[in-house]
Amino acid sequence: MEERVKDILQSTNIDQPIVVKGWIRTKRDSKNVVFLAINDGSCMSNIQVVIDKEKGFSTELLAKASTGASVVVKGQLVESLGGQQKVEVLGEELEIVGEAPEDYPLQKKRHTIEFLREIAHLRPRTNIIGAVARVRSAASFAVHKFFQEKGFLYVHTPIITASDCEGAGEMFQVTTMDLNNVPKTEDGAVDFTQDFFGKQTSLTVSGQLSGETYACALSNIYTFGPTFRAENSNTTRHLAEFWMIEPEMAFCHLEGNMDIAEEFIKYVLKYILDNCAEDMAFFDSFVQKGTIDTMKNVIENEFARITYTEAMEYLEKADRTWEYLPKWGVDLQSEHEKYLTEEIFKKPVIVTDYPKEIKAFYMKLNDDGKTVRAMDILVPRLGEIIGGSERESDYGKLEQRIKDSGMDPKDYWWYMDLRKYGTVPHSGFGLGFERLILYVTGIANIRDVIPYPRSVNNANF
RNA sequence: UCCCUUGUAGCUCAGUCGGUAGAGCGGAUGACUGUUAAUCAUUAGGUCGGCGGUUCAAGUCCGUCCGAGGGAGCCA
Repeated sequence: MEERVKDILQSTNIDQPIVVKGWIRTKRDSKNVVFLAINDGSCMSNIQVVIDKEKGFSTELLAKASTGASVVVKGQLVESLGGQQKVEVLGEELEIVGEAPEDYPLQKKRHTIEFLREIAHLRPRTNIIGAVARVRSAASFAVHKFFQEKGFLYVHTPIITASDCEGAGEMFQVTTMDLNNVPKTEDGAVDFTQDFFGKQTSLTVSGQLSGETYACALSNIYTFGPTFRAENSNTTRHLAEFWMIEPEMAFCHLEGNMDIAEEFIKYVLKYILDNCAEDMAFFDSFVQKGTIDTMKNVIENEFARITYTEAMEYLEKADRTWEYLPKWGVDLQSEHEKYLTEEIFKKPVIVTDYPKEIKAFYMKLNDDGKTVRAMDILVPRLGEIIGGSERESDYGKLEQRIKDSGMDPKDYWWYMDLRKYGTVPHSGFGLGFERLILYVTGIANIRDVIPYPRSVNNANF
């Protein structure tokens, strides 16, 4: 019988034959026995393999069984004589599948997260990155489970886009042109008609606009895919390539949007607590003390909901000196978000109805003519984790907002058609998947919650 | 992009007033009651991030470039 370590550790098939396949985490050598801790990634715990030196294992073979080596062990599952595990494997056959020479970079001892980032191809073999991978996978599943259970359709919006002004940030250009010999028009501009698509194209910064078209036909949809921003930002919460979840709901106003967003976050957090208990316990004790309780509090309590104007009142009343003085009409700064989430409310805060000048053109204008139906969800430590809004569903108002933003309504003809034919109030939001993982795990840098981070000046591995 | 910090052995770091380089861990070798990041002993391992300057002498002081970390801005 051959099983994953996770199942073996739970097994009650004592004295039955068993096969373990995995990588050696540590070897403890004694006069008569050798202990191998084997991990296969199925869980954080290792299975202990006991090798009795009397049973004819050669010295050469045991010497090769070093930290990092891959092995197949055939033996018997037995109750452990040691105190720290219930079961262990009494080894009868040991096969070293792949040796790990002495320059194997991962020690038994703890490494800094920065060093692990330099060996991103080996870091999934560590406790912390293995745990991140499992949590990430579980969270992805929970995302789909939540929306599928609610009848949302998963829509694959394009990665390559010709919408040259989605308004969400700097874009990566996609081209097959020879950059050493770029075709030019008569007036010296780049001739994109000779490019692959016959026009200028980029990697998507958001699937929202395409998502809206499907929501305005299928009612409730969501996207979950890679997103690209070419911003020159160097922080612990930004990536050039990240994964974003963007639901879009027809016949849905801002209130319904907030309800779904809050329910969604709680659902995913609960799923992780319920299904990744061992990994979460690790994060709780070694990465950020108290993160499990923090998550439980998020799940059990309602998010605070305030308008931007109310937020400004809190900030203006605050007895403290600001680096950036809060002022109506100016966006919330990091220090403001931290104050609201960490000091005033001590939990996630949904801020709504921002001044139209600091928000995107597609957001629904309020009757006051000054604010839009936007909602950002801010969380302690990280700041914005969700950005969303009710969309402008009035053709004329949308046209005006596009013009006011200095853009040409003609470029958005298909987007405006949604308002021309059978328009409907609709809302949606975007959630940065890696930020959610940061939030749950308590890990400090976003580059450690994605397998191979892409950021300014870094596309290694 | 801006501000601050930082770069010394494979890893984590110490190195005083400028005077010829150190520890712990890891590795190797050996020992050892069934160990739990095992323990004990021995041992190898360095262009002190790169380049330039000051000085009799630079890991140490100055300039510059590169990398890393944190904060800010931009956002998810």
